[in-house]
Amino acid sequence: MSGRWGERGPGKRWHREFRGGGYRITIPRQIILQVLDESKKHLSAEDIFLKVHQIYPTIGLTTVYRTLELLVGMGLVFKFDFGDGRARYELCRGDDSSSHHHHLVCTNCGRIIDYAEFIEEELELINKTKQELEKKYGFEIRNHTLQFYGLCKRCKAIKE
Amino acid sequence: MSGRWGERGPGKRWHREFRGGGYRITIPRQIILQVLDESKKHLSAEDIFLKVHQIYPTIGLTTVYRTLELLVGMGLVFKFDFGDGRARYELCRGDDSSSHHHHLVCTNCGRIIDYAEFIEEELELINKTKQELEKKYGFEIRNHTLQFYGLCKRCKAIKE
DNA sequence: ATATCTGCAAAGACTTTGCATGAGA
DNA sequence: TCTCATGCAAAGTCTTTGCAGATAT
Repeated sequence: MSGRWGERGPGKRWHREFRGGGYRITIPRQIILQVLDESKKHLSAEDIFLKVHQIYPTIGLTTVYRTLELLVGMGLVFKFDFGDGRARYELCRGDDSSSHHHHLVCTNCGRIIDYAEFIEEELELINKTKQELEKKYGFEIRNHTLQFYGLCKRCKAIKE
Repeated sequence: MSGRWGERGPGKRWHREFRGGGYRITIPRQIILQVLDESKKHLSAEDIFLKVHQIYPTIGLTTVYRTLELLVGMGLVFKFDFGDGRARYELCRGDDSSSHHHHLVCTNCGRIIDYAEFIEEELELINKTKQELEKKYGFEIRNHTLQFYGLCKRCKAIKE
């Protein structure tokens, strides 16, 4: 892996963010971040737990939850809800439009497609909206989600 | 109340949709729709249950959940998730931009603000995106959500 | 040294399911 | 009449909490 989170470069960047917050850099945390970095997809806590478990079997599910909560709170990880009762997590890879994407959720089978169409235009509108909302409501907006719901190709075909 | 769901007009419109689907028009269902119609806000299942309970005390929470599932499936109700572990429900009031709105969620206290800034522009972009995604992925898109997360005025002040 | 972190087990919160009874068409 | 819907209780899922032992700095 080679992004913001990779092993290479001038030390792991998140180390600084951890230290600044008074958080310790522990093996479970390193492995959880590694798993998030290696997987481009919206993983559930259990998905992450299973992958982490393969690397370091003594790490428990509780630690996964607690670490994710921490990372979400620090703004390093996004938490999504696709309506199936379990949260999904994804590493933030910066604000540039190249990494920006959203989700298309099949309400029938749960399939999720990442998309990034019209991201430039979207970011423009989002930024405008964001500024307006910050001014109007005094909110400090940190992120946003945009999701489309419907039937995927396969489910649509079955229903017809 | 006077909208699409009101008592007035040429009969309750949703009756037709129910009959068409082979669903029965029962007292619990009528009351749940009434409660949704009278409240403009994203209610949790329990919120709805409590209001329904005041009108007709024998209706149970299970029925509320089952009815909401039905209504969401029929596309008459939106289900939202604001990240606090409980789903919220809101009556669909048509696709016109006058009723279209989104949510601003405080990740600290859970406060939710409805907003409708730049809705016209948004719908334009959404429609364009929607068409592109339907063509590209074969999805039949039925709706979308756009949510901003951050700190509300009060929480921002406290944290400073 | 010492405050933070972890794993386990148990608890908690929300939602769904099984089943006999009741009700709409 | 004959399905479909309801209510209760129980079960199911995902997530959080309490606590003693382990760990990072």
